[in-house]
Amino acid sequence: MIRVRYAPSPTGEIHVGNARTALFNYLFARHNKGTFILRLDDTDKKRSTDQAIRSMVEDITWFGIDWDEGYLKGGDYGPYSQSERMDLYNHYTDILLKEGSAYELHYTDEEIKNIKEQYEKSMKTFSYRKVKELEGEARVREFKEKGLTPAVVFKVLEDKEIVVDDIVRGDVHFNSNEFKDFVIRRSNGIPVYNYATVIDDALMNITHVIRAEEHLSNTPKQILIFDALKFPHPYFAHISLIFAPDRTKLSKRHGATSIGDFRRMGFLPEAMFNFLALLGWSPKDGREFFTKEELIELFTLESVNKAPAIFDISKLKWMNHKYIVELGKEILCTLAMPYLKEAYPDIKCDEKTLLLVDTLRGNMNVLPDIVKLSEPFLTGLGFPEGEEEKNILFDKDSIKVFKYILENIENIEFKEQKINEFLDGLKEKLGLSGKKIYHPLRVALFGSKSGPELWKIFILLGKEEVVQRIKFVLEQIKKTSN
RNA sequence: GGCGUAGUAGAACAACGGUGAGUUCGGGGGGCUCUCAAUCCCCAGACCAGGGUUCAACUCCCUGCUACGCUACCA
Repeated sequence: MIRVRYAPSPTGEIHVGNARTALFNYLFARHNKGTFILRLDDTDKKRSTDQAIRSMVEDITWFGIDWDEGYLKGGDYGPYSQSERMDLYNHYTDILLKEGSAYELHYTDEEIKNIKEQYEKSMKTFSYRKVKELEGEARVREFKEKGLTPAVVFKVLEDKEIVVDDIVRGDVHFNSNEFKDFVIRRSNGIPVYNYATVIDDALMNITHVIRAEEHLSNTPKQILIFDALKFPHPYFAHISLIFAPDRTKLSKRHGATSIGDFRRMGFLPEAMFNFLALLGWSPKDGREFFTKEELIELFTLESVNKAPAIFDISKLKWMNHKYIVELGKEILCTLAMPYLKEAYPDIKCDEKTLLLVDTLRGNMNVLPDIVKLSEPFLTGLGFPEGEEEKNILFDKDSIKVFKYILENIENIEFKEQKINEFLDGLKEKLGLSGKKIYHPLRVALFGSKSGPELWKIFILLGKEEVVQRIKFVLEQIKKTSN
């Protein structure tokens, strides 16, 4: 039975990199009919807030990931928050201490800092081992008398070959001489991440650890702990990092980085899900659009790419656009509502709004685009400001078109086909190219020469409004010409 | 500094010890007797560098370069 986990530390919003890690874990679990566990790495109590936990759960749920076991769900391997597992960590720390795989260090945080500095100044390499050797019994006694707790340091075996058998990277070799002893429990009694995570993964029977590449270098240390405690170690899969277009780690200064950011910007979860799945992974056949079910079906860790993936927001927008176009109009309208309400508090998803949304969707990349696009329909239209638009309106031929329409509009039935037939007929009747007809009309009715198809604009506006806008434009032209 | 990982067009991916190095986004141009969009067609653009191994290397090996990560009583 395959068991994987996503273990965020709830110190802020979910970064897209973490979301992608969660996604790969999720896809892997579902593909293999395994169990997906949500665990909270909240040992850092100061930075982990209830608010952050809530928003994390909200975001990950919005994103489309659900879990079988863990936080809020429970299960046989709880508790699922590290902050509630201190007894467990202490238990195993005691074992390590007893077996001599770890030792206590009787120095305060301050003292260690000073010693490190001294080593640095004299160009010597610092190690806990050396400090320990100089510790002396007096110091231990004094430490105890003062009621201070020692830090616990893990003793790294010498000259040990460690191979991380990584599913995406193959065998990665390390030698234990490359690293020095390291702290596993701080003097404040709280275990260090690298240690707690090993205990948790072992106790929760995690079979595959799928996580970001930045953890690869720490993996040999973790393996040493697994071995010292005689835990079997899981398979590892280190997936590449997500970079910004400047090839550095995607961070706040690049703008939107968290799932919450993208949600607020009006991206659809399905698009996000699809897009992130394709960051560092691709199916054999090179397809780009997948439902969640298809991704579950196709996903394998073996086809995960080793190179860092670059987050290209323009591709995300393109993909989001595709998803918006495919959405049912009722759903699209509901999703767009919050943005529309900001500009028009009284708006509802009634027939008119549905038509509006349905008409404009083809020009939307993200949900809030609807606000700008619908302006000509909801707040009316003044005379265009732009030079290009003005030039189009002032064209002699344009005036001919406007006049002809005003004379004949009574006879047009406001249906797609009828309107198009009528507009098409104009070319012959007036001897004008399509451009000469469509451009001025769109400017007069919509304010710009590009936008939705004209027949849609006609229907959306209704006969009366079409007449009024054309009349208005004609008046303005007359005024300016005189 | 040590260790690790990666390096195919601007971006995401693909294939292959012998190719015309393929697909998608983006860029440029054109068709679709209106724009944007969609769609179709065309164009530009890539195997990080240097050595080896081999009849043959983008592909295997080594070195270098570059980027990133780890090297914390951060996670």
